[in-house]
Amino acid sequence: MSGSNPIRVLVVDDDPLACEAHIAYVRRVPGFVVAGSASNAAAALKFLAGGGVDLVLLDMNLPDRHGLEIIRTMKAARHPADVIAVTSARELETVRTAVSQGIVQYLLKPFSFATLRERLERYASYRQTVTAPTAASGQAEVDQLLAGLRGASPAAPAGLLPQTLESVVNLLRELTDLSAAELADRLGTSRVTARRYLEHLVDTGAATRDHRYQGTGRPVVAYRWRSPG
Amino acid sequence: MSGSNPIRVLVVDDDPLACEAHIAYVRRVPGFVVAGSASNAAAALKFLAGGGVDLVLLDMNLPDRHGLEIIRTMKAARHPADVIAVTSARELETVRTAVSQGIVQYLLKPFSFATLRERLERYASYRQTVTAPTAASGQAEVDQLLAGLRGASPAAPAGLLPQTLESVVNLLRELTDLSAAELADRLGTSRVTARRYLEHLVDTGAATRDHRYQGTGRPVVAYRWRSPG
DNA sequence: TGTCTTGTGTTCGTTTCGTTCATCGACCGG
DNA sequence: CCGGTCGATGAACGAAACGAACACAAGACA
Repeated sequence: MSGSNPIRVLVVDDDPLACEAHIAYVRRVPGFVVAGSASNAAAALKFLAGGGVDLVLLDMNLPDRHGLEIIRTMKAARHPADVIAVTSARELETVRTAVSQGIVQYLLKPFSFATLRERLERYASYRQTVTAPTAASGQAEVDQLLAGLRGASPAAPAGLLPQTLESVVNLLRELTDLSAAELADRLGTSRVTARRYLEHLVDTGAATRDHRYQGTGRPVVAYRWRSPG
Repeated sequence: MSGSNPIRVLVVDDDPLACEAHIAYVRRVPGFVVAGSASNAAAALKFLAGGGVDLVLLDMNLPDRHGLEIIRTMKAARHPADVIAVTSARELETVRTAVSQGIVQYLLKPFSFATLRERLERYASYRQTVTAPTAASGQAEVDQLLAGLRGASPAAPAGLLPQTLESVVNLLRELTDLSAAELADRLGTSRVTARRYLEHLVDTGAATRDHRYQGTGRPVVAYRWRSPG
């Protein structure tokens, strides 16, 4: 553990804010150091050519070339660094191509620090096993290795279910201006529960509250996803 | 399901006996057809250039070139076929490189028909989801996709009985949407034990977790065998 | 100002979850 | 034949997540 070298990470993102955020995140995870950053494909490839990178946190949407192209170039050049794809693109086709090119993780933006840390730690564990000069004892060990690299997300809010929270986020993104009662209807839960999740999103700054006047009775509280980014 | 085209497989192995055996195996799995076979790297690449291949069952030890080289050449040429690495090489370094090049599975020789079938079925499920022109609803869906592709074989129990596990798998396949309590009832075990087996299946990517809101009280956790549609 | 109408916010009981720990049997060396 | 270790199990016990119910809030309208 303490004897192994830190994993050197290159952060690539064209949005300066996101780039800084990711750098700060990586710095907070023990065992990882930020080797550098780049805001476009050309700079990223140039930095990679200089060596000293073990892992790339790679945004797919870059101004000059698509992230998938960078991966292809890297692999063709036998560059040994692994790649975690970071993107807001939800097209499954992109996921498929990225997997086919050998990415070790696929992270959807925006993600929390907890999520990134968990993925980095998984990768560190995988890397430590796999770089040892030993042989696998059998199929089971190989399976375990790959499964550990690609496990599910134990994202942990408080008092609510992670999966339901994600459904709420998706609905909020899709339909702007959602009231607690409407969400309850679409979710199959009670209004109380729907409200709990929405308030959580407001608390964490992911959503905003608003009022909708409808001519009669008490106004409805409408929730909105905060800026598509 | 029935409307989708079969997945065309190229079998590559220099040992004629093993090659024939793998061909016979693939033929026995519904939804897959053998597009051709090759006994060396040159023949494999030539066949691939002709198109009509979705998946390559690729032995790593070939007389002319190493399997990893074939994968690199394929990916550099943007060949869309996916690769399942088949090898008797247990060096973890080879595993790591192969994963880095984007293989979808890593199978150690010799393997049983049941093992290959299970991996092929996982790949078919992954492929069906990923080739649909839809977008992922969130990180959880992406994670489940990757976990299902790379998960360990469910037949690798740790702290549980293979026999019981098989019963659980059968029940889960038969009845979609099973809760831990329901399984416990049908199995004659306690809820705790039933839950242990179901969680194991989720860990290995063979099943997925879902929540069922039932009008009152805490929602129940519903488990599903993967590939619902 | 008072009333009506609609929706909000919170309390509290209900149902299920997830975990801990003792138990029971199987296997094993002596 | 006996004591010991190990592996799988389930009873029991907080804690978690939900929704029915209810009191109150906020606007419209007279």
